[in-house]
Amino acid sequence: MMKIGELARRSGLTAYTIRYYEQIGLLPVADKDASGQRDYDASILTWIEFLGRLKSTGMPIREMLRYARLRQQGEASEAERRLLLERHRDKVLANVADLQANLLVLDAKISGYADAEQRIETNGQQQRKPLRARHARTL
Amino acid sequence: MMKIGELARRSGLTAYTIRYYEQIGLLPVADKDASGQRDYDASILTWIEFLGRLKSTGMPIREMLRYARLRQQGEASEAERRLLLERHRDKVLANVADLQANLLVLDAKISGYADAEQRIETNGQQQRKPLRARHARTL
DNA sequence: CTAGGTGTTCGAGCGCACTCTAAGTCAAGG
DNA sequence: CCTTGACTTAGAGTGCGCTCGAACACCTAG
Repeated sequence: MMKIGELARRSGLTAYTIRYYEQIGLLPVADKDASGQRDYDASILTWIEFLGRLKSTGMPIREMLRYARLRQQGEASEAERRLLLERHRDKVLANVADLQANLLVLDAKISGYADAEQRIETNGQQQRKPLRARHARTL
Repeated sequence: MMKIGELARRSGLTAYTIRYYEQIGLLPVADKDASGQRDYDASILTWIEFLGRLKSTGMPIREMLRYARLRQQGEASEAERRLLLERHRDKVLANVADLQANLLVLDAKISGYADAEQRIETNGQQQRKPLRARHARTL
């Protein structure tokens, strides 16, 4: 129904990447048409999109692979899949918290530069020593 | 005052990484003692910590390098450094938003698995068709 | 019927950020 | 004096996730 080029366009992956994902087992081995070309059903897009979410939340390919293999084993693996996703979610939550903490520091530093500009704009002659000193220490 | 081993312990980087960072210009060329060994002042820790924040918020080394070089050029580069940090902060903010959106989807999926377990626990015989169907589609 | 476009396989190559090996120097303790 | 351990350099190797090249097959439009 859909060859690799169209799937590439629709999924945002390159054809190279799609073949690579099939090769390592992230995507199921595709059906081939009479002349040996991969032929995809639109439903694969849902799976690719989900893989994209795992990837963009920082899951390494090895772990996506674990998930993909569990999925192929059918319903019996649901509990394990759930566990895998829960653990991943917790890592992502921790990561977000970390990013937010670092953002605070970043903003503080940016404010420091903003203050420095203020001093230059409002004052061509004497520099206010205490602020300068604070800035130098922050650097 | 502090040799590379101690700096490694205190900064969390390995000695390998410290030399590598010096080599590429992320860390200033260290002073050497009489026998040619690197000798660090504790103040380097502040800089390394800041580099760590940039790194853990996803800044590539190339860009940290730009920042490091600007810093070495002194006060004149403050406006540009500020701009660099502001742009980076905006990327991090966007990234956090993205992660949070993906977390919502992840949680929804986890809930789906939890529902499936519920159905199994509370019901050995008949499976509620509509829920199953929804789950299958979600997969 | 032929040119262009899209597909195929296999294996090599790349960019990033380290990480380690080898061979050697040096200072301090037993 | 000699060993131990931390250091030095240059350069090779690693792991991840693609990305591409070469050589060839196939379908479609002009």
